[in-house]
Amino acid sequence: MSEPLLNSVDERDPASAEAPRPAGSLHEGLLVALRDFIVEGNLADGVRVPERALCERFNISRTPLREALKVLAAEGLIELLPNRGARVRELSPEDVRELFDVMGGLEALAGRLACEQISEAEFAEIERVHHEMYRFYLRRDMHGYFRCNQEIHQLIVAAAGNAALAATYAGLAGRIRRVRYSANLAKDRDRWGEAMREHEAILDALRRRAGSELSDILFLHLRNKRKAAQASA
Amino acid sequence: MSEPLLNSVDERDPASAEAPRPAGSLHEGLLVALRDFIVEGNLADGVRVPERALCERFNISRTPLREALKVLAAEGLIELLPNRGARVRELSPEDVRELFDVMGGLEALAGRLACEQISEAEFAEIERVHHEMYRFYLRRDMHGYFRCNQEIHQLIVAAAGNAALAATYAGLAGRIRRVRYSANLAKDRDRWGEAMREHEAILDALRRRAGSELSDILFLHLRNKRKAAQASA
DNA sequence: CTTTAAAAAAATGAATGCAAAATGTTCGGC
DNA sequence: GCCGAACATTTTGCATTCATTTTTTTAAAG
Repeated sequence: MSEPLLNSVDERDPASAEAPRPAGSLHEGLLVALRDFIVEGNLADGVRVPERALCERFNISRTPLREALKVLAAEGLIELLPNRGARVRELSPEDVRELFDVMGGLEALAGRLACEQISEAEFAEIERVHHEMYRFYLRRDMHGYFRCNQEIHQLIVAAAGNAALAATYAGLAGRIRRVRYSANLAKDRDRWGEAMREHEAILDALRRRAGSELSDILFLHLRNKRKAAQASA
Repeated sequence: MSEPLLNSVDERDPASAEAPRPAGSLHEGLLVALRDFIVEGNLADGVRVPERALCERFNISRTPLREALKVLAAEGLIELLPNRGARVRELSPEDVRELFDVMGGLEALAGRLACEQISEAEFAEIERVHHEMYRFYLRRDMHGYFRCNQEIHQLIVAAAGNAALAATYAGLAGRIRRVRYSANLAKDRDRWGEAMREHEAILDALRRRAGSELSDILFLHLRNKRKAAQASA
């Protein structure tokens, strides 16, 4: 077995390896490619990742690869054991709990800031997606619901107009991306309805520009999401 | 001029360069040393930083240095221009505003979480430092006041019992460390008194384990702190 | 047959080398 | 004297190489 690390990527297709490297410096493109590669689950959890294999996978030498690994380690996506290489960081239930709470705190902040300066157009867009999500809810279309749900939260963060917040949020979102979708609402119809009601409250508070209130609702909404995710895990 | 980059560090004393590199891998120690080096303001803002100079400064080759630079760039402390080296990232007033708000959001979260699970011992410790701070306030000892103030906020974050939160908070704190102390309360006696009252409210809400309320107070407290910092700038 | 110790192989951490890009300098033209 | 182009120097980006540590293989002893 020459490629024990690669699960789903077709090695015979070089496009998938070289396409996500646009221009700029090799390092930057590689960083994005490697991050996606890891987030998409191409590396098994906790398994040691030899640098050589990744070098061959991305057709680069070890120097830029190691630079990228250091950055990803700083981001918390992988961990670097001294003299023992890198491994994808496994998220314990405790880690997930913590990350969800921090995401909740950041969304609470986003809601508060959004109330201060959201434009009518931005609010209208959120409202539109909200109603679209509601239609998915009525049709019990979980996939569509999820997409809208994600988009709403993303729009709220964007409406906060704070690049530092958006960057921090994106960093955490990347770390829990793999477990995030495990909040299987289909298994828990009550929770789904509850989530929908929470979203109604979110929209309502945002409409009234009630910052503190929206902040509370968003945090608790994430907290409930976390509980649902952990219950189904 | 052989060392145009170094402002205040005495080149003849090698201890300051090599002491902060404990054991472990060279990279990790270097990362800490470099971060401190930058945060302490040894590199002028916006000035281009040749790798060679830093290599000589820390007595290492370019490879680990470049790895460290990539990490620091990911942290937002410096920025890497393609083929043009690194420069210390200048924080615009807008950047500072954003970072303060995110810190406020994280402290708000910390307060909320602390209310959920702070121990009596932890609360007692915060209360103790609070009273110590109050004594500094009465004596108009700004230095002592600041130290206690920092410690209280740090204790609240610690009491949240969330490592991910603490790490995120620490990352942001490092980025604004240089401007944080510019909130010169001595110039604004009213603001100082107001801050002290806010701290009373913080302690009170924490005592009552009033999460949402404490969350609000902490965010607004940081917001006011930011305004004071920007007014004095 | 299991366990352990030594040696071989491989992987990591760091230094050096090399090509490309950027910066600085000099020389020529106006 | 000022501006612009060609050249030299410096610096960056990446590959390669070297040394050390770790892992695996191998073999021998119990």
